[in-house]
This record gives sequence, structure tokens and C-alpha cells, in this order.
Amino acid sequence: MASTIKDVARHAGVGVGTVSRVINGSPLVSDETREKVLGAIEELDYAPNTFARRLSLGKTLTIGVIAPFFTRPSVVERLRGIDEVISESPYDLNIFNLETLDRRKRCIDDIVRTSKVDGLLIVSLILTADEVRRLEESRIKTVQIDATSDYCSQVAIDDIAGGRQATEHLIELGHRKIAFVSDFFDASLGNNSMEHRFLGYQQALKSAGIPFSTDYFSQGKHSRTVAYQQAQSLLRLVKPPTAIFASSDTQAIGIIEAAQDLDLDVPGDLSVIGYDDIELAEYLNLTTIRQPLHESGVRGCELLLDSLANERGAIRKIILPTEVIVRGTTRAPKG
Amino acid sequence: MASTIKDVARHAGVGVGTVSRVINGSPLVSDETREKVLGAIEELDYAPNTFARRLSLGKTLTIGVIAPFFTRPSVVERLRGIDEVISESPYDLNIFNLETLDRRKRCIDDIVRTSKVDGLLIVSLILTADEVRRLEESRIKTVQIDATSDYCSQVAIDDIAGGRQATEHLIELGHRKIAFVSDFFDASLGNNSMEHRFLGYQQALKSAGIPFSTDYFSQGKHSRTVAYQQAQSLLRLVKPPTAIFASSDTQAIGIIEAAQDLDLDVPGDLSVIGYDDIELAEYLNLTTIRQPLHESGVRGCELLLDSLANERGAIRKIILPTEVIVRGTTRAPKG
DNA sequence: GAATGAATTGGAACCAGTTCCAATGGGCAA
DNA sequence: TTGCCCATTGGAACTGGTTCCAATTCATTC
Repeated sequence: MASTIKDVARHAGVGVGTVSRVINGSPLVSDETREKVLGAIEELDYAPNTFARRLSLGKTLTIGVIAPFFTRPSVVERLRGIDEVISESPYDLNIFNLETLDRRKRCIDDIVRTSKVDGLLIVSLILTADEVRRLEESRIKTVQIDATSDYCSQVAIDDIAGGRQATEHLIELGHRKIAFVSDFFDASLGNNSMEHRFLGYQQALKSAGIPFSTDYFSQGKHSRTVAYQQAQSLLRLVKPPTAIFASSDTQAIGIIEAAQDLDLDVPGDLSVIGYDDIELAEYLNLTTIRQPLHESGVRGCELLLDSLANERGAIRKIILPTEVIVRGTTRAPKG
Repeated sequence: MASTIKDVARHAGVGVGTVSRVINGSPLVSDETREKVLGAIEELDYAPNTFARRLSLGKTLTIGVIAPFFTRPSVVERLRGIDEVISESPYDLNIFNLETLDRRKRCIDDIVRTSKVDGLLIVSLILTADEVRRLEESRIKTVQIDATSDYCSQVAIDDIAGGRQATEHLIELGHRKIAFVSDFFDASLGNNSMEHRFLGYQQALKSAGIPFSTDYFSQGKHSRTVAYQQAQSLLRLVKPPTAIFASSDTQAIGIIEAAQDLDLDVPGDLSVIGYDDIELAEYLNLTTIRQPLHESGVRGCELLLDSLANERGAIRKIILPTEVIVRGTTRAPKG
């Protein structure tokens, strides 16, 4: 069995209070005593019990992360950023994976009532009003990553600007007939980034004096095969678009496949730009919009640790910029 | 602040022991009392404090996972399997990400000495003798996933069989000049699956009466670009191979790129088979060997929970089979 | 009606820490 | 020499649970 603070105290011939003081770096210990205690700790290979420590401190020294963990590669990349910060801090990381809505309810309830964490990072999920209320009551500090809200600090990505950038890139190349292939705007699992991308698309069109046409706007379930169908319809229009902006790389890939099957050359006959810059995008040489995923994790985690250290802190919002990654699927239109 | 067991006891007009008994489903409580207590719990929205519970139980109710978390997509898929099992159990998941060797040492030391977990899952890492000794002393139950050892239970993948399957697939198609592009066998971060794949390759050749030639065996750092170079060398031999077995999909992709740049058609002039079946493989229509990644996580986690429930348990080894996924990059050789 | 025993219950002791309070002892000033 | 103050220290009380032990209640048996 592991040794306890009493063993150390006995071994060093001092009281438990003194050992505790040494461990926690209190100045109220003489150098001589400190040496004795450190010697005993070394000799017994002692380290304080995690859970006893947390109980008596009244702190959990744990950060919870709630995320639809594995559903998208982007979430993993954000987690990586979070982990990087946590592992240099005294906190432990507790990951709660929410792949189903049912789990979601149980999870937040459980976390709040059993005091499992000091702080919570919510990744790519929008909290309901009820959840926010519970978290506030429990005084668990919360930071949202990749979602906006008025209730807590957050790190978001400027998807409106991202949508604008993508569209402007196409406009600069000379395109006028630009379609937008989008996911549904259903925010039930809670994220409105798709809608923002669409807004950016509209803004860019407007600035360039290009009228928005519903013919060039197609919504469908987020999948490669559905995007394939959407693209087929768009490309069979009497006046087909010369460029398509997809609200994700996954969809962009479906669009490219559709173009190939219609014997259209990408980017010769059709330019395609995606969004996300997933790993696949590089292999496929896909022009896309990159989000600072890793950085969003780092910044969000820093924000949380900061608010745990300084009790009083206002709500803060960090908006990270996106970047156009020009590769081989966009080019000036023919003629 | 959250209410405590004392609040509930007072509210229900009973002793704390009785409340504890109700919570833990002890039969030593009358129905009448149980009702009273449950009513009080409901009313106060009480749930026992996680850390106090763990301290007095002498159990952490936590499973630790040590993994080079994000380095490869395969690790994420395994974690997903682990999470699936954990979330249906009373245990929490504590992830320790080891991307650097330095962190590794600190991490295991820390886990052992501060009694952070009841059980540990080690993913895609081989433990050193010293680490094993520490874990044994600490009585922390350990299960290894994707690695073999004599010290603890494990879920491994039969990489020898996988290497054999891949090679046999090529032989069955009629290939005789089959090269193997491999990672280095350096097991410092600790995993000998590459070596096993190579052994399987040799076995299959032998069974088919094809002599092994070092000309057709190339080792290099695990990367797409290095594999590109390796393939270039192989394909410029006087008698170039008609098929290449790559020890990972990532490498296979580099090989395909090399073939394209040499104006060789895949699979017309060169067959390529990978290993892993990463997401990319499907998009690229790559023939490959699939490992039951998700299942390895599930089984490993079950093994661990099982050994936590039944104190005495022998070391168990589960070997999971691999599967050839035939897609479009392999075909019978010309002539 | 007393003795036996089972069912139920309250509460002290314990888990392994932290922190507060009171006590000790030495040094220095009056 | 006495008194005071400060640095240092030991240990009790506390964190919020679980569990064991002893006590109470009540029905059953002789």
C-alpha cells in the first residue's frame, strides 16, 4: 500500500500539519525541519492521495470536457489543444463524450450534482437555457469552444468571415455564378456555424453586386453522398454554376465526384471550395477554408484556467480568424 | 452549495448511516424509512460527493487511459470503443496523452504514486520492465491494447496474420515480385506491429515458394513522402516489383503517388495494398487490411472492468483477426 | 411474563488530506 | 530577571462519505 501523510510524519518525527505545510510550500517551516520531512518523503516514496486532497481542499482539480468527441476530426484537433494546456497545469482532464442526445442530459446533470469538476469546457455544442441555469447555480466555471452564447466566456470562429472569404476568393477569380451547398441549419445538437457560413456567402455576393438566387442555394443532410446529389441537380440547371462553395470539405468531396461523373473538369469547368481543411483536403488538393482548430482548444482552456485562478472575471469572447487555403480545385472560369 | 448527506439525514429525520444505506441499495432499511429518505433526496436534489465517496470507499472509480492520443487516427478509433464501455459503467475516464517520451515517465510515476486510478488501459505502447514493476507493486490493474507483453492482460491484433493475408492476396492475384515497404522496427515508443507485418509477409512468400529478396524490402521513417522515395527506388530496379505491400495506408498513398509520377498505372502496372483501413483509404479506393480498432477498445475495456470486479483473475490474451478489404488498387499482373 | 433473536437504526470511527488554534521555546528589551 | 513577541510546531477539527458496532424495538417461543 501507498504510504500516507501519517507515515511520513512519524518517520520524520514531526506532526502531520508540518508535513502538509512542507508539501504545500508554506513558509512557516524551519529549514531544518523541512529537510527532515523531505528526506522522509523521499525515503517512503510518498505522494499525497489525490482524492483525500481534493476532498479537504474542496476543489476537484479536474477540468471536464464535454464534446461530441469523435464525430468529426475537427473536434479531435481541438481536444489536442486542450490537452496541451491541461497537461502543463495541476488539473486532470475528464472527457465526457456525447454522441447521443440521451447521454447529454444525464451527463450534465451528473456532473453538476456530484461536483465532479471545477471547470467545464463545452466543445461544438450549444447549451440549452436549462443547462446554463444549472451550471450557473453550481458555480462551475464554463467556457464554450466553437459556439457562441451570452452566458459564458467563449472561443468562437468567425464563420461569417469564413463564408465571406470563401465566396470572395471565387469572385476574385472571376466567378459570378456561385452556388452554395449547405448542411441543414438545424441547431438541435446546437451549433449555428453552417448558418454563419451562409450569411458570409450572402454578404460577399452583395458586396460584389451579384444577386443571390435560391436556385444556387441547396441544403441537405451533411454527407458526401447527399452533397453528390445536390451537386448533380445544380450542375444540370440550364445555367449551371461555374463555382460551388461547400459548407464542409466532406461535402466538397461529394461535389467533386459528381462533377467527375458528369465529365466536368475540376477546376477547368467547375471550381470547388470547401471548409474545414480536414486531413483529406490536402491529399485531394482541395481549396478550402482553414479554421484554427488547435488554437481554439488552447485559447479556450487558457480562458478557463484563468477564470478559475481569478475568482472575479467578466465574460470574455475570443473570435479567431479563418484563412483561405488555395489549392488546386479553384481557377478562373472559362471564357 | 450542494447539499450533503447530513442535510438529507436531518431533513428525513434519520441518521447518516441510514441515508448511506438507502443510496447504496442496502436491504437493511425498512420500506417506510426508505421512502422518507428518497423523498428528502429528491427534495434537496442531492447526489453524493464524488471525491468523498471515493476516499471512503478506497476506490477511485476511475479508469485511466494512457495513449499517444492523437498521433494516429487508429488510436482515436480505439478510444471510441473504450469510451463506449466506460460510459455504461460507474467509472470515469481519465485520459493521459503521451506525445513525448518525457511526459511518459512523469505520467506513470504520478498515476501510481497519487493513486489516481483503479485500472489502466495502455494503448499502442509497450511498457518497460520498470514501468511494469511499478504498476504491479501499486496493484493497479492493467490491460494493454494493441501491444503484447507477458505481464498483463491484453488485446492484440494478429499482425503476423495480417501481413500474411495482404501478401497472400497479392499472390492469389498472380503476383510473384512483391515488395514490402515498411516503417523502421524501432520499438522505443514501443510497438512491434511493423515487425509482425513483415514476418507475415515472409511467411506467405515462403508458403508460396517465392524466395525472399532484400531488394524488395525497404525500410524508412513512417511518412508519406519517405514512402514516395522508397517506392521510386523500388520501381527503378532492373526487375521492378509488380506489387507493393505497404505497412500502413499512409505509406501506401505515398507509393501510389510515386507510381503516378513514373507514369505507371495503379493497379494496371502496379498493385498496392495498404494496412489500417484509415478513413482516407475508402476515398482513395485503396485495397488494405482492416483491423478491428473499435472492437479492440471495447474488448480491452471489458477485460479491465472484469478484472476489477473479480479480484482473482488470470492474465488473459485476446487476439483479434484482421480482414482484407479489396478495393481498386490491386489486380492481376499483366502478361 | 421473561428470554431469545431478528430487523432496523443511530452514530462513532475511519478514509487521507488541510487548516486553524493553542502551546512551546528562544531572543530581545525593559 | 521578568515579560513580551514571534517563529515554529503539534494536533484537533473539518471535508463528506461508508461501515461496523452497539442499542432499540418488536415478535416469537417457552
